[in-house]
Amino acid sequence: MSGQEKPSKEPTAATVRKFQKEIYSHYREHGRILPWRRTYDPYCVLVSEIMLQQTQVKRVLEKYGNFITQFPDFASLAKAPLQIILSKWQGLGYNRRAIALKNIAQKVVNEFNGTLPTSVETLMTFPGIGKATAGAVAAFAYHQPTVFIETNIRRVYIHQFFQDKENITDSAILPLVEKTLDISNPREWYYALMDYGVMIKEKYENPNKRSAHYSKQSPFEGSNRQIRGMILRLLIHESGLSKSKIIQKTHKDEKKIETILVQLINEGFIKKRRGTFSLT
DNA sequence: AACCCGGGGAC
DNA sequence: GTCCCAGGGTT
Repeated sequence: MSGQEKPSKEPTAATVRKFQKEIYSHYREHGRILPWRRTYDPYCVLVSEIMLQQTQVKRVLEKYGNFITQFPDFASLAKAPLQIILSKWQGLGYNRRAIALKNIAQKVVNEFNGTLPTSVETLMTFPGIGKATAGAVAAFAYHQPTVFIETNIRRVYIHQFFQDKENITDSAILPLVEKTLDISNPREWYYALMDYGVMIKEKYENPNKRSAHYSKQSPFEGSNRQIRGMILRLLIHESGLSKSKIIQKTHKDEKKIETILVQLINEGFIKKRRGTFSLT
């Protein structure tokens, strides 16, 4: 049976030390230098983490600096018009994240006196911040020895501790993340771990295919979210477009456009006024 | 658990 | 064409 979800071997203390040593060794040789690793500013760390959700480092690199320059802190982001924020977000995808980020900024300013909370539990009460992002922000900005999993970390542990296993759940991985965590320097440790995960991706068949949570996403071409992207792009560049204008510019089915416009209104992207649509 | 959300680079 | 990226939210 290969539905087993326990590690091949319970790691001994010696195994843990050896594992840590290898991760750090790789990090010293091949660690990535990234702009958001040069700062402890909770705002900058948060922006980077939200941008990095399901988005490759290389693409975030193209947007991060410009975004931080435009909106250097919570206060400036909180009061910025969505149209401006989305225009800076263009190309990153998952545009909801831009709204979430603005809402986070407003909540920090209005309810937390302008300071991002430090605890994982409180961070998770913010829109767009789940376990992974909360754990990462707490570790990177506040040096907290948090325990969390994201795709690079998952890959490392499956590769190292679940050889020949399948259907590996995150709940089976989590205790190993906790046991192997370098509590003296969680920030560097997680940087190193993630960089090691990148190496494994390049060198081996993706171990995450053996994760119980692995799934392929639906095709983008011809999808709803492709049309959403088109509509938002139109409205970023020109506000006050009628439905018929949007249909004409996208060449898409009227029914689909209608459905998506309703979705976008409900999600807080756009509003309808006198028959035309604009960003909120 | 299954599905939705963007866009693009690497292959 | 396929895969998948420092995930989160809703149903």
